Amino acid sequence: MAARERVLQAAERLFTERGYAAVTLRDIAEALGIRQASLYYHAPGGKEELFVQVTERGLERHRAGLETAISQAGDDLREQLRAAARWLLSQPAMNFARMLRSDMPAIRESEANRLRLIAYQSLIAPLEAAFRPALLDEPGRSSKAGSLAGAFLSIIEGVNNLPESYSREPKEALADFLIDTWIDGLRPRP
Amino acid sequence: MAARERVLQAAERLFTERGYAAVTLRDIAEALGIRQASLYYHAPGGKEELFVQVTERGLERHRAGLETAISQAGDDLREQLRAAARWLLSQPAMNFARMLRSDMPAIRESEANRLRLIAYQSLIAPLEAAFRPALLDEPGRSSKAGSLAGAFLSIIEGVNNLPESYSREPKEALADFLIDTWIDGLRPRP
DNA sequence: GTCTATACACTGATAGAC
DNA sequence: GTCTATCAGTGTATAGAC
Repeated sequence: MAARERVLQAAERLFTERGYAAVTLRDIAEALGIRQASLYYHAPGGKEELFVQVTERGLERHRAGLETAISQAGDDLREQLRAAARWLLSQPAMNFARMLRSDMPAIRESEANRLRLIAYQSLIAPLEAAFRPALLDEPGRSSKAGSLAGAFLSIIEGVNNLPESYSREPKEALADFLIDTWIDGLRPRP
Repeated sequence: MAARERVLQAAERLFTERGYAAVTLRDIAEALGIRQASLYYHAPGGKEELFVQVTERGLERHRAGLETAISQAGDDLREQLRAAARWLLSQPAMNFARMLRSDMPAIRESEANRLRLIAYQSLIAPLEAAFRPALLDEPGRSSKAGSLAGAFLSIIEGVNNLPESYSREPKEALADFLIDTWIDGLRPRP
């Protein structure tokens, strides 16, 4: 089963880097040093099956990683967000927005809907649960927690997308700075 | 010149929706009710020229829109960000991250570098200038203003990417909420 | 598990008529 | 400005040998 694992890893790397449409089966095969037709041994369903499997795996890994990071960070929201950011930055950026807008419409609708649900449960839900206690006094806090979770994800994904050359500082420091300004506020406190 | 304008608009809509790789010249032609070969009258350079032209146009439009919105909003950062958000939400989401990571690598490097520069000047620079005064006391405030600008863009683009069905509230209200929590801070003030 | 060979649709692009 | 016709190249996918 080591061969199958290699295939999935190569496919995941390319799909997350360039997106569904921009990756060909020949690209994946070439990265593995095998022929394109050989991929059908591991994924009889072809390109779409490969993409769905790899995406589902990646999302599940994110769910586990985020839940562990948050639960081990204690009760403080700032520490929870830092831990979540560190997890996200340790992984190749999933480009959630591209996934939803460009990749999903290119595959069968039933599979797209399944993946959309898993994406919510894996990326949004764990963060939403972390934000909710901070909004105790707010009305409609549940939907607001979801919005904050989405915004947090957008920010960290943006940081993760930056080229290595962008800053001499590590990405983690940038993420921490953004988390701090978000929790403490940009406006100087009186 | 009306025909050329129609071509560019159709191409822009499709490219921003699906990305470079997922759009074919036949898709664009079909949207216009003409044949694929006819596109070469308007863009002799083919698909790449079409993409570069519409992307450049779109970025320039964003620069003008953002600069106008921010300068007309007065001196208050909150109002400036709200105005910038309203402008961004009035336009189809450019999916900046996908553009950089998936689309740019697919075209000639010289063109990609040109577009990257224009993207910075059009999207980041105007917001960076708005953030800078709010960081007067910070060390290294210039680079931090750039990071805040990038984070702001990620957030608003995330909001703009949401499906219409996501919330009964308009996207503008969600953006305002996120701007408020960002400026005032999530932690309740003492 | 991986290969070769091949089918077949689609893609970007060019030439030339109207 | 748009068309038809056509091409070479590339894309996914299948069949069957090793």
